[in-house]
Amino acid sequence: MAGGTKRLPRAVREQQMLDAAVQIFSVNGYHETSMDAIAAEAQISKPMLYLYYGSKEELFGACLDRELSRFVEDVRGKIDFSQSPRELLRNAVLAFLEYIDANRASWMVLYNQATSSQAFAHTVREGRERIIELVGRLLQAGTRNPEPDTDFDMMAVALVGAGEAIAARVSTGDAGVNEAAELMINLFWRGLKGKQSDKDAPVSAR
Amino acid sequence: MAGGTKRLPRAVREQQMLDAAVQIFSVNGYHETSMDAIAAEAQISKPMLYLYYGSKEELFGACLDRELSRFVEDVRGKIDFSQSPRELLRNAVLAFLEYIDANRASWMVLYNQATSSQAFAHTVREGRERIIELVGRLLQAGTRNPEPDTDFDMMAVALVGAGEAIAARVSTGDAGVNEAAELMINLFWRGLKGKQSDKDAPVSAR
Amino acid sequence: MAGGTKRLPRAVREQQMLDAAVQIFSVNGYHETSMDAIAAEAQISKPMLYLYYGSKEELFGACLDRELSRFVEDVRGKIDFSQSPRELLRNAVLAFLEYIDANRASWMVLYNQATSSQAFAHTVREGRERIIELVGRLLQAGTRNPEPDTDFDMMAVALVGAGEAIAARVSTGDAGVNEAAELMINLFWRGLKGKQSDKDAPVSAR
Amino acid sequence: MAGGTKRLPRAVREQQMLDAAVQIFSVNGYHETSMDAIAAEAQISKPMLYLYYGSKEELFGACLDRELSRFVEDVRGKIDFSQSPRELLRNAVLAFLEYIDANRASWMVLYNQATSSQAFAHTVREGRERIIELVGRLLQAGTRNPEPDTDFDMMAVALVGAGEAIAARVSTGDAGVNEAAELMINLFWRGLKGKQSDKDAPVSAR
DNA sequence: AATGAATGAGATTTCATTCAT
DNA sequence: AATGAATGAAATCTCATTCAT
Repeated sequence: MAGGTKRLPRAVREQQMLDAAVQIFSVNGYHETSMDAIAAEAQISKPMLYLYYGSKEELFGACLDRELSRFVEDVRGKIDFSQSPRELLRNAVLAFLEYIDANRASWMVLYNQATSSQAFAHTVREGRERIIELVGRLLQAGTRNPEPDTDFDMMAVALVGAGEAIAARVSTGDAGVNEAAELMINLFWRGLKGKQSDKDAPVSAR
Repeated sequence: MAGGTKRLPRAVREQQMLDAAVQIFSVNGYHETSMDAIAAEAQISKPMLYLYYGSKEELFGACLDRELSRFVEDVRGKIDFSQSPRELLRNAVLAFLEYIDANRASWMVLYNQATSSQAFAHTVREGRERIIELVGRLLQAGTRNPEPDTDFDMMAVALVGAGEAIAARVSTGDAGVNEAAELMINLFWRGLKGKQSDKDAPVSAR
Repeated sequence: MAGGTKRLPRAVREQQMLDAAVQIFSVNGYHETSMDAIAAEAQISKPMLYLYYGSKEELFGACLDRELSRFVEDVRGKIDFSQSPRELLRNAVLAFLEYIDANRASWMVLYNQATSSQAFAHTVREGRERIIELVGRLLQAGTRNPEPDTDFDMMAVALVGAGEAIAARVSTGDAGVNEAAELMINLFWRGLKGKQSDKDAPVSAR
Repeated sequence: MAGGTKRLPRAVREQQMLDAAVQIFSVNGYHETSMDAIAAEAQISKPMLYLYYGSKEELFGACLDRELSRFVEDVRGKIDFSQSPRELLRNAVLAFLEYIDANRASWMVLYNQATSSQAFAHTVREGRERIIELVGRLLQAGTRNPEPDTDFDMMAVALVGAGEAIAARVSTGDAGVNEAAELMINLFWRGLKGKQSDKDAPVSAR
């Protein structure tokens, strides 16, 4: 009524809706959010939501997709893949945490929701697996003289877990980006070192 | 039919109900679980659930409490607090992962549910904070010559995050307890080492 | 509110609900009837309908079943199967039309609804087929000197169609039971007679 | 995409729309058909449907009218009203069944839909009454020595009912046009014969 | 101690229909 | 002449929760 009952091109409305949906989902969680609430936030009628996104689940999926894309694009954009593993990791970690820091509300919360929403846990799990693989390869590439039985995959699991935990801290403002990054990077390389052949100094001298 | 209206002492009924609730919550998640389903699983009537636990939320809370208590008791019982930090950590990690491994279904899933259920995220967060503090103290106690600016708390956050991730792997059977424990322990001490003053050997000489 | 908010045993409530449902479905048709309307008519809340019958479709099915059973039982009860085909048919036709006459509102309308309700057309069609078979056998049993190529099945189709049409007339009060019965019976046997007595030629010479 | 915004003369558009509507209504039934579906099938926009036909109900009415007109015209066109009643009936029945046979999908289904759609039952009933009257007159004209109390109207009801039932069989392909016609014609005249030739007594004496 | 019976409140979803261009 | 954008209104169904016995 009071709001703008304007005709908007499809693309614009889509974003408007997603903005509203991300906002409300983030605050209330998937289950506690009603389509009514999203429609109200977007200042449109419920049927529009269904016309554009089909169902609540699909709408949530679209939110996830958009936010994930933004995240990935942002981080990718800041990484130079021709760097050495060390530089690469540093850049990636920084880009990652900076994004989290700059988008506190939306990303982490949505991510947490998805993690435990039965219908999306699968999606999230797959995404995480891919990151774990990536981290695993990075580890392998960046480790000299690895112990013969080093389980890079498991190591990657642990590091990604640590990263998520730290990111959560950053997202709540309980940790600064730079300190967090430093710690992650240290953990990454140190956790990995061959057991005694500490060649860190020269390497990190680099 | 025949097995219906038995009078049971309160304590027994309570456990019966919690067993059923944990079972169903674990399988279906908090939101997807109906009180009907729990009552059916427990082979009692819904009013009993409400009589004993007041509401769905409280029932879930009770599940969480019981499972958490069991978990903590089990782990505590296996730790000798008079050991050196190194031994302590090793024992704690092993006890932790063994518990996860032995109680795959219930604990992790319940934990995940709680993490994202708005009403319980808080509870979980608090529990985690306490563990983080604990781990932080352990780190401090076990680290000699720490760098002056070492952020033990943040380090603990990372390690607990890593621990959760690995535990998740164990809980799905994708990782063995012993390998996982080894990795966690290594990560723990190595990630921590003062930057050059590697005094591990003597310490671990135990 | 004003009505009786009493606790009733399951069986009683079931009938109460079916009564209401049959009433409303008959008046408004399947699609034009809302569960709200039925609940209001039955003076109960909507969830009760769903608790007892699961869905609107199933509720309609239950109506159909109950009315059909009553109908079949009533008609069967009035037929003596040891009679000659002629007597049998007479009794059956009378019983059939009398039932229709005595239960005008409910049965016919429900039947019509079902006929065209996509989800129930199938059921009705099957029921009709069984009646057609029955009628076909009756025809065969009651016909002497049938023409060799007599298609009893098709004849039965026609007769059942005629019967339904006449029944519809009876159900609206536009036809008396006895006259209608007489006509159906005549149609039945005469329509069937062997060709011998054919006085057709002169007529069509006209 | 490309095939979109053509300007078509009113008459063409109207037929295009009716074609689509008949098609969809026939397949899905009145209630299960959405205006969206019809618009899509007709490859036009919904507002056009409303511009031309005002409402879903009116659109369905228009479908019914057109199909009915075609049906009546076709059948009328094949009948020579100067024939004897016998010939007339034969021609009419054949024309009728042939039309049904040639237009299986559309006509019968639409007709059935209308029969039970509350809003159109009335229309159908009226149409049927007119046919019944016609058939009644035909009977009267074709019957010599009628019994004094012959209820031609009721007889016509029965015969039309039988006709509809047989037509339904033809429309599903479960009966051939010629056999069906033969049967209907026989039923028509034989079912009607004056009582005189009654060989019933001995039979029922059994 | 225990339960069958009952419901208020709200969720998702669909549809016929119209406005503004 | 034609349509993309938009919605009011309602329908089906579910669930946590409580009464009366």
